[in-house]
Amino acid sequence: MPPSPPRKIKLATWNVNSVRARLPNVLAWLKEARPDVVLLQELKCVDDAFPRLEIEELGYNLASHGQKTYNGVAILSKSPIENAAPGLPGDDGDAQARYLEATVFGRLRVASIYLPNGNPLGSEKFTYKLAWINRLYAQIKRGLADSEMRIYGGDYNVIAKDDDVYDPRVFKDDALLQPESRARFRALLHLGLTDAFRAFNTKPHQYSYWDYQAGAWQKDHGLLIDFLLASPVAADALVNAGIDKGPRGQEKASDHTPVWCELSI
DNA sequence: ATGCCAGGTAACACCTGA
Repeated sequence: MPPSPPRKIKLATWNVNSVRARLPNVLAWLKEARPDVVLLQELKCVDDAFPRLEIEELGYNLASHGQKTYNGVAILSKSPIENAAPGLPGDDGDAQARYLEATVFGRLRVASIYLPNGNPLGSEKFTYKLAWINRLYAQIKRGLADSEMRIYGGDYNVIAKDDDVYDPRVFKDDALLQPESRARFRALLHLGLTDAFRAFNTKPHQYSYWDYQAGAWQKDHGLLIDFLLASPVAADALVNAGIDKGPRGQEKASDHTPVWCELSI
């Protein structure tokens, strides 16, 4: 079969903080922004409880890797979804649903990632975070070996640079800003990944998350912690990227807002 | 030093989040 002609697709990542609580917001944004592929995080429900009919009605196929109460990741696509694979190798005994990858549009391999928060410092949660990034590193390294077009998108829970937070001093003792977290995030990039948003937007202090508390949204006290990381072939296909702040200003908003990119694949 | 706000669960308090 001859290869199909190139087409432009829009891909986004969005931590929705409960897909059931956020369903009206998600449906409204899908209708307005019309992304072709969406990586969701923090579903906070099992697969059987995912509101799939409402999303399928908008023309999306769905693959989900859910969990009761916490975590949970999904991939929506206007194309068929092939070879969905939940979990990271080395997940043995780890019940936390934080990783799902699949092929969309017959030629783009995408992963929806919900990296552990890791707070507080000194706890098992921080150790788990670092170990989890190490497993992600191994997975990406294997993936990049075959020159496929790949996007690793999601909530990375790392403040990579001081310019990616309204005041780095506030996060001095936070797991998101620790040198160990940052070094591991940089190591992912050093495998050869391109930050899609930063390929088109170099201005400092652009955010994807604003806390619900203390008027953070109104004061623009945000963090940039959601990323679309592109393999070399996918980076070559990028035509644009941005952050859609609209959903964060809506009623009953998630504390994260979508980060998107367009690719000519 | 702590809570602020929000969601889920289970029970009307507590855990998690970042």
